[in-house]
Amino acid sequence: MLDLAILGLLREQEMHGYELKRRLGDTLGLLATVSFGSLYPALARLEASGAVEALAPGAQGGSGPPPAPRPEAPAAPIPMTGSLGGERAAYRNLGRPDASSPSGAPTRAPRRSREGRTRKVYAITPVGLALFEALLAGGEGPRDAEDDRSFALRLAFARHLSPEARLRLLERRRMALTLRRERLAARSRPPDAYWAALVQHRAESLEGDIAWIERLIEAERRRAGPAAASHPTPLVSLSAARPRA
Amino acid sequence: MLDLAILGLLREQEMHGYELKRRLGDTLGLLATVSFGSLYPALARLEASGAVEALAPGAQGGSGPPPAPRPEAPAAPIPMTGSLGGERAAYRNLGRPDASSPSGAPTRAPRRSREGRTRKVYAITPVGLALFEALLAGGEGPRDAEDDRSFALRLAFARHLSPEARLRLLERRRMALTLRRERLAARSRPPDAYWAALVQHRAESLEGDIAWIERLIEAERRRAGPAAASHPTPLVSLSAARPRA
DNA sequence: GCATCCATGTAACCAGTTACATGATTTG
DNA sequence: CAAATCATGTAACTGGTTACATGGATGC
Repeated sequence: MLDLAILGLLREQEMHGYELKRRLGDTLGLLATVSFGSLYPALARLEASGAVEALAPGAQGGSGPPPAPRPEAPAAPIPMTGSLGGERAAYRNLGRPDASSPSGAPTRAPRRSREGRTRKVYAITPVGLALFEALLAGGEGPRDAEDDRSFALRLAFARHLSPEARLRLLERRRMALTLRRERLAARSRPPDAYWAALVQHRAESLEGDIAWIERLIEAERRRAGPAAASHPTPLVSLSAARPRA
Repeated sequence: MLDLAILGLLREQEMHGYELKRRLGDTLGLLATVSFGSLYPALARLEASGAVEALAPGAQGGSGPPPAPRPEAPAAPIPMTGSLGGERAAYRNLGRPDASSPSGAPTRAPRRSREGRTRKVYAITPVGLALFEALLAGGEGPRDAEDDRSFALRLAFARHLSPEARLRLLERRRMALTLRRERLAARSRPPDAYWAALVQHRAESLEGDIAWIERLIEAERRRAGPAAASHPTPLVSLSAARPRA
């Protein structure tokens, strides 16, 4: 989950951990409460697995147009000596003087003049890009359809999915929600007014969610092919997502 | 969280773990997915801390009125030898016709005859009742207001709260939600249609949640004291909303 | 030169998960 | 008696949390 979010954000824009956290809570409403204690280890993990790399200071892209993730993983500018700690110390000391232009960034971004602090600016690598795709598409487990946050995160990055995968995601979500509705309906009556209010409100927002999902599915079908939307599509891909009894 | 739910259910009705899980998913919509792997350890923990006790077979209350938790927590019927595995084997062998009879009535043993398996029927103790109250009222941490499940669980058991604590719970929840709304509004515009749809839908259901909470608060105030509900009470007036004011 | 924000990180913990192991009881 | 279901439990792991430690940069 967190990995997916990190990769998704880094995919758009290279940045350092601190800002990553800000964006996580800010642009993404979910994961609003993610803490440094989980973010930094996650980044370290991703870096260790090669999905992400720490950039040399000065090579930063700034807040310009979508940077179109680089086709190649630029080799680390620091020669690999085998001593990781030493390497990190080395590149930490880089980037003293004001390097490149701010390119007219009115954003709240850290000033260019003294931007070279001790921060580590991360960028996604091709490996990370592949991992991102895999994580994004790979939520096929029964749990992923059930988990609201997992779905929301995937939808937020849905533009990176193929139309089929996108539709599959929505369909699977709808199935999970309708199943939840059934279970809600089959429930014995609540013991008091508070409980009842809770159950009823949950039922109502569930209806809202389902209606919303169905609008999305409809829109998606129209987009995919107007012919496909006219009749109840068989959707071969959906058969894979059938409820495992 | 799980402890609170267990105690809340056991408070109404003594039952064994397996059924507890069923109820957790069934009557309580939240915690629907709780697994045995967390339920049984939780029960064991609660039993070890004296919040819950395993009943002697035949002493079961059935589906009658609230069972009025028994005053004493009986000691473990199996002598502690230091060999855990041995103990476990020992009490697993109980319930057989020729089992070595421990002194006094075995409090935990499989039931015989019709519905009797090897189940352990649990009941809440006075200690557990106190723990329940504490857990229910004690969600004062900033995180508890933020967490949806925590709030929902507390509301489900809200009838066991004092009117003041109940109102406080609702107010705190409203504060958390309005704060969430503010953050949502201050967010930069989403990069594509999917993300936008997600954010908008979240905003809408958030509005619904807030409106709902405010209806609950209003109802609660009316219940507490009609005089307090007539004018727009300031936030401070949680105490002013009490019946007498 | 000291407080404060920015920034990274570690350690201990916590609440839950899946997968597995075991056994009792019922039923075909 | 074999299979299914009921029932309890353990072990290893996951994905986060809080609290803490460190240190550079900035502002007053």
